[in-house]
Amino acid sequence: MNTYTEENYMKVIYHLSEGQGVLVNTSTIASSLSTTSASVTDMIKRLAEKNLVDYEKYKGVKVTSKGEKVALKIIRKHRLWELFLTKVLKFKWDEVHLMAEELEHASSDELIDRMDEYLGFPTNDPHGDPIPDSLGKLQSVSQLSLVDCLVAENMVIVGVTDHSASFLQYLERVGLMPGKKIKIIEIQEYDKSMMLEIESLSTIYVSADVSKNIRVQLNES
Amino acid sequence: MNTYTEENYMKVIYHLSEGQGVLVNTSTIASSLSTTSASVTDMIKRLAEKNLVDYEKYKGVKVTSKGEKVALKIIRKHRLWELFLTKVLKFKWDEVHLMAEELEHASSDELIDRMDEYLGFPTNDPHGDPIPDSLGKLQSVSQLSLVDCLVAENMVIVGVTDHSASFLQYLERVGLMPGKKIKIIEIQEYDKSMMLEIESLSTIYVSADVSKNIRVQLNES
DNA sequence: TTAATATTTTAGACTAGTTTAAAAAATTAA
DNA sequence: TTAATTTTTTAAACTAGTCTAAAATATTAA
Repeated sequence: MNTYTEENYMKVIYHLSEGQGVLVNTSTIASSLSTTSASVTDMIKRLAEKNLVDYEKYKGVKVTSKGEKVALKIIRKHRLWELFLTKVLKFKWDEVHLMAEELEHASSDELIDRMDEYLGFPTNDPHGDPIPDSLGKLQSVSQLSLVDCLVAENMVIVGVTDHSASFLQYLERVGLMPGKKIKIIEIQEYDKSMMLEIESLSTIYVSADVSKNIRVQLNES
Repeated sequence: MNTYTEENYMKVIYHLSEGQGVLVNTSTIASSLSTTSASVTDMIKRLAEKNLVDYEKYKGVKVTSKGEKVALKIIRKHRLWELFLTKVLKFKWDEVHLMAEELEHASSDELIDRMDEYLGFPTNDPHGDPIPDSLGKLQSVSQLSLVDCLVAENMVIVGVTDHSASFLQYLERVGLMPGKKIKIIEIQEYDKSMMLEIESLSTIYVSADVSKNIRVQLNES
C-alpha cells in the first residue's frame, strides 16, 4: 500500500490536474503542500516508479489511471468523513476539513464502505463536492458558478469552491448554505456584484469574489 | 505532540506495567510490539527525555504520571472507536481491534469527546474493558475471572482478557458474550474445567484456558 | 565466586521523508 | 539570439524510526 504522504501527494496532484490530465508543475505542488520543490521532485520520482504518475523531467506530472484510482479512493474517504462529522457528530462545516484530513488515511476500504451505507450512500459532502462511489465513480453534476448566472434566475445553492473556514463562516452568517433557494434581483455590470433574495425572505448584496465561489443549480420547483 | 509510534509504545508500556508501576523490561516491550530490543532501548530514551517514562539502564521502565495520562488518552480513543464500530457500523467484536488501532492515532480529543457524547458516555467497550472518561479517569469495577468462581454461582459475563479474533469467534459461536447470564453447574477438580448453563437454556463445557479469559460479575437479579 | 548464559545497550547502517544550497535546464526579455 | 531570470533538479545532510552485529552488564548455575 501507499504511505500517508504518498496519499496526500496523489490527492493534491489529482486536484491540480483536474479537467483532463493537465501537466502540473513542481512548484505548484510544493506550495499546495507547503513544502519545497526539492521534496516534490523527490517524491514524484517515487510515485512515477509506482506508476501513479507520468513524469517528464522539467516538464511536470499528471496522474495515470492507476493514480487516479488511488486519488479518488482517498477523496471518497475524506468526503465521507466530512459528512459523518457534520451529520452525525454535529460539527460545523468549517470545522471538519482538518479532522477528515487525518481520518482519511486511517480508514480501511471496508470501514468506509460501511460508513457509506450508514450514511445512506450520499452523493455529496457538506460542501457540495461529489463523493466517489465504492468503485471510484463520480456522478457528473451540472453545477455552475453563481457569478455566471443571469438576473431573475431562480437557483439553489449546491456547493462551494472555497473551503476556507473564514469563507464558510461568512456564508453561514448570511444564510447562503447548500440547500438554500436564491433569486438574482440585480447585477451591477461594472464589478459583477449581485443583489440576491434568499428563500424569498431576505436580500443580500454579494461581490463577485463571493459569487464565483458559490456553486448553484437551476431551481426546478 | 507525540508521534504515532510514541503513542503505541506508551500504550504497550502502560498495559504491561498495569497493577502499579511494575518495572517493564526491554524484551517484553519488544515482543509486544514485534520489534527488536535495540529499537526499544532507542525509543525508551526518547520517551524518558520527554518525561513519559522513568528509565534506568539495564533495569527497565515504568510510566510517569505524565506518561499515564498519554496512555489513558490513547486507550480512551481506542475503546470508543471499538464501540462505535460495533454499535454503529455493526462490525463484529473480533473485527474492530485493528481498525481502532489506526483510528486512535488520527482523532483529536475534541472529536473523541463528541463521539463519547454521541455514544451516550459509555463505560465499557465491546470486550468489557473500561473506557477512561474525558479527564482520563477509569471507573474501577469489581470484575473477576470465571476460573475463580465456585459451583452454583450465578454470574453475568462482562468482558474478556484475550482479545484475539479466534477466541472471540469461539465465544460468539457458543454464546458466551458480554451480557449473557451463566450458572456454574460443575467444576472438575483435576483440570478446573467447568460445565456452564447459559441463560437457563443450554449447557456447555469449557476448559480453564477458556474460563480464565472470561471476566464476570455476580448476577444480582 | 568464578563461569556460562541471557539480557540490554551501543554502534553503524538503512529507509522515507525532509531541508538548504548549488547546478542545470527552461523561459522571458532585450 | 544572447543574456537575465525563473524553475527544476541534484547533492549533501538531517530526523524518526528501523535493523543486525558486537560489546557491556546482569543473572544463574556449578
